[in-house]
Amino acid sequence: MDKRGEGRIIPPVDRKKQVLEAATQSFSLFGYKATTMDQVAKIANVGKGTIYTFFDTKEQLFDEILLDVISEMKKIIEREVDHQKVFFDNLFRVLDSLLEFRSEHELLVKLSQEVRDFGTPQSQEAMTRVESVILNYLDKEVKHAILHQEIRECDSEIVSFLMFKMYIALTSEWNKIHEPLSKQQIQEHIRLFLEEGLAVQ
Amino acid sequence: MDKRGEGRIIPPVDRKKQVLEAATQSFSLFGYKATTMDQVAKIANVGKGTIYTFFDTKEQLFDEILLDVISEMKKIIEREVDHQKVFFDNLFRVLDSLLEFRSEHELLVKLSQEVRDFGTPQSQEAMTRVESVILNYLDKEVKHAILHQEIRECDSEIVSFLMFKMYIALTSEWNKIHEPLSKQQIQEHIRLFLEEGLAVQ
Amino acid sequence: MDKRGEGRIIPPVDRKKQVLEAATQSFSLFGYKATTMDQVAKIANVGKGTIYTFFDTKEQLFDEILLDVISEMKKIIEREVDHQKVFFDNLFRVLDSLLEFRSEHELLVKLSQEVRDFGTPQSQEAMTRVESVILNYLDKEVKHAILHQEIRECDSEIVSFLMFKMYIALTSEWNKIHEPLSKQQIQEHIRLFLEEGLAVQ
Amino acid sequence: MDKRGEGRIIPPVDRKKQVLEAATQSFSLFGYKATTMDQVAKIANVGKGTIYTFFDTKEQLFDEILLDVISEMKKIIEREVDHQKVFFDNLFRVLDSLLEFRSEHELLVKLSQEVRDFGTPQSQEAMTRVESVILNYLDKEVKHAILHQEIRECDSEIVSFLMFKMYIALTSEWNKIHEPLSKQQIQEHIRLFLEEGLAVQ
DNA sequence: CATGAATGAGGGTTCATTCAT
DNA sequence: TATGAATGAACCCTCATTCAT
Repeated sequence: MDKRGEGRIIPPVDRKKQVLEAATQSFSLFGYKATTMDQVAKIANVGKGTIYTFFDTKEQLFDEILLDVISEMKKIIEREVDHQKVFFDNLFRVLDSLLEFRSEHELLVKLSQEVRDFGTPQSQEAMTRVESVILNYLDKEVKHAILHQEIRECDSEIVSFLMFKMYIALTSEWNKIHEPLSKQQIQEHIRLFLEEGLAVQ
Repeated sequence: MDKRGEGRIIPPVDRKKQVLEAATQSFSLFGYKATTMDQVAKIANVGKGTIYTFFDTKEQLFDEILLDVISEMKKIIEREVDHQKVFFDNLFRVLDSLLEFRSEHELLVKLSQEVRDFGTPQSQEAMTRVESVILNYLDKEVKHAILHQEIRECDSEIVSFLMFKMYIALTSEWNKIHEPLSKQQIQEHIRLFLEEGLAVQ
Repeated sequence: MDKRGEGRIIPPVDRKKQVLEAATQSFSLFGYKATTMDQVAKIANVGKGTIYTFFDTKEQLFDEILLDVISEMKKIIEREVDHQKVFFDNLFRVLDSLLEFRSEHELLVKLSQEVRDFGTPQSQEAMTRVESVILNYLDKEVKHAILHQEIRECDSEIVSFLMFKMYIALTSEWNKIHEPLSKQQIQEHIRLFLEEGLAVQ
Repeated sequence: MDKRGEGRIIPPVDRKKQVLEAATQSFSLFGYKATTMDQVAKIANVGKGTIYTFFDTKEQLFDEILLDVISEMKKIIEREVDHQKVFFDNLFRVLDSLLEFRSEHELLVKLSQEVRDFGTPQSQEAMTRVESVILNYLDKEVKHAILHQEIRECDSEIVSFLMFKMYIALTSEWNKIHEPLSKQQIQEHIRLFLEEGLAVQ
């Protein structure tokens, strides 16, 4: 009867986690607008009001999910990058690890567009912040690679942007009309475009 | 009293065009769902009911805009492609012409994502049709180029998809956080990724 | 070129009549609310604005049609009633003549209910006026018949009302779920209820 | 604090009942189309959205009210009819009980016409169902009475229809222009028309 | 005078958010 | 604290009426 009694048999349910997971799932599946708070509550198996004890608004709920995704990406990147190694080496190793979280990244992509369409300025700003983290890392790495003459002279910001978009296209956008690509296929095509170019040598 | 008389005073307002332009602008700026018919009416400077004299539903209005964009693209492609010339030649010539209509293509991109999230099956089908036109052309050209050994062996469908996404990224998505790129910049980066690759030779 | 010229070949179209006929048809077929001015204009083969040169509002158009119906009824009654003859004789003769205009009376019935539901006070008052004309006549006749001991003592107003409703039921309301009754069937049932009663003698 | 404590202060409001009553009132007073959900909400003293927690659409709200009315009628009929007794005996006993629910029956009548004019096919089907229940009962009874030679030979379906319409006319339609009739008056007139006939014997 | 394109008030419905329990 | 019934602003669409031509 006393949930806080010693030896509590039933571990208290982490309602916030339930909500976050349900929301992630629903946003991922149906998009931002099409996800109703009722739906999230039902999936999370909590009362609708409960959501509002953790998050002030639907938008804030969305933002927190987004931040989670990006912080995971950041951790991966920091773990995998080793400046002793060459650019493409790092790139493909990071890519490899990132692809483990593909499904979550899919969400990020799916929503980034939508948030721009619907979100309040706050939300849009949040989204921009998220992308910046990734783009900033890429930019830094690209600049470093140019400096060490590992890749051609180029506008590092644009190149970073294209690299990011390419990753997004292969891991997420492609799936909307086709079977998902294998990890292998994704890596090969990244290599084809980024490293070698299409033209026969 | 005679409208065709010399010095025609007030040119008659083309309300349908006004509506189409207003809708294009609003869809482009705020997305599909976030664009209300009230808003379109206000921007177009017409009564809300007026819109419904030209278009049965909001969705139909959207579809018509989309179809306009795609038919323009198609015309450009058909005009510019010349199989006597080599792949990259054609590619950059088409690209060059397409870039003239950049702002309209921006709309297309912006909406493609959203439509998938929200649209009715009809709308989604419309969007898929739009993209197919482009992707089909690209696929055909890529296959042709592989056959003539102008580009490396590769999965033409995936490569086409990436080419398309790259175009979209450079002409539209980039603008959300930066100043639009110049025609030159766009072409250079397409060349960098598609033709040469990033790696120093 | 001069429509009023002598020997005008093409008789000028009576637009008002066209409108009245079209409106009668549409009201009759679809009811008051479901009849749009667009529809009336189309059926009448005139511009929508033209209707408003004859009638200030949709309601006024409806009222005029109603008045036409009632004035026809009135004429019939006045022509057929002959106080030299007995009550039931007059009743069936009037009935017989009224049934010639059944289709128009159907309209009246159909609308009477609806007008009460939707109409402005003015419209409702118009409808009441229409019914009063008939009910007043019936009341007068019933009273006369009671006085001459042709029918039983009864509340003439209620009896008149029931007679009217019975006529309406047989000529109009029945048709909504069944094949229309023949003139004969209608007369027989009026006789059954009004003259003889159902009970076996 | 304890709702079940003695002297329960505020009885909990049954919002669904409030809505049903408000809707019944408004439908009854203004008809189906002229009743807006805003109005129902205002009369029921609830938010507009509240209605939609109980009923999916305006039509469903209407249907539920209708079904309630008809199921009440059915119960009465089943309770009062006793085939040991003669036709007119049963008729007047059922009538007597039905008249207790006069105000609800008024609604039914008022709407039956309108629904035919405006309703969706579903609604119309609902209305037909309602009337069928009554007409079927009447038809069966009339047939039975003819067989037992309690009433004259006649088309039982038409006679049933007229009986129904007469009931409607006396309990509902009369009230639109006059003071409601007393139970007594209604019964007397039913007897006059159905049993005895108007003609002096 | 005849026209029909233009209008905008008003309708049913959805859903993020609140708050009494 | 957790709940979900209640809320109402905001959406898309209809149609009687107006008015420039």
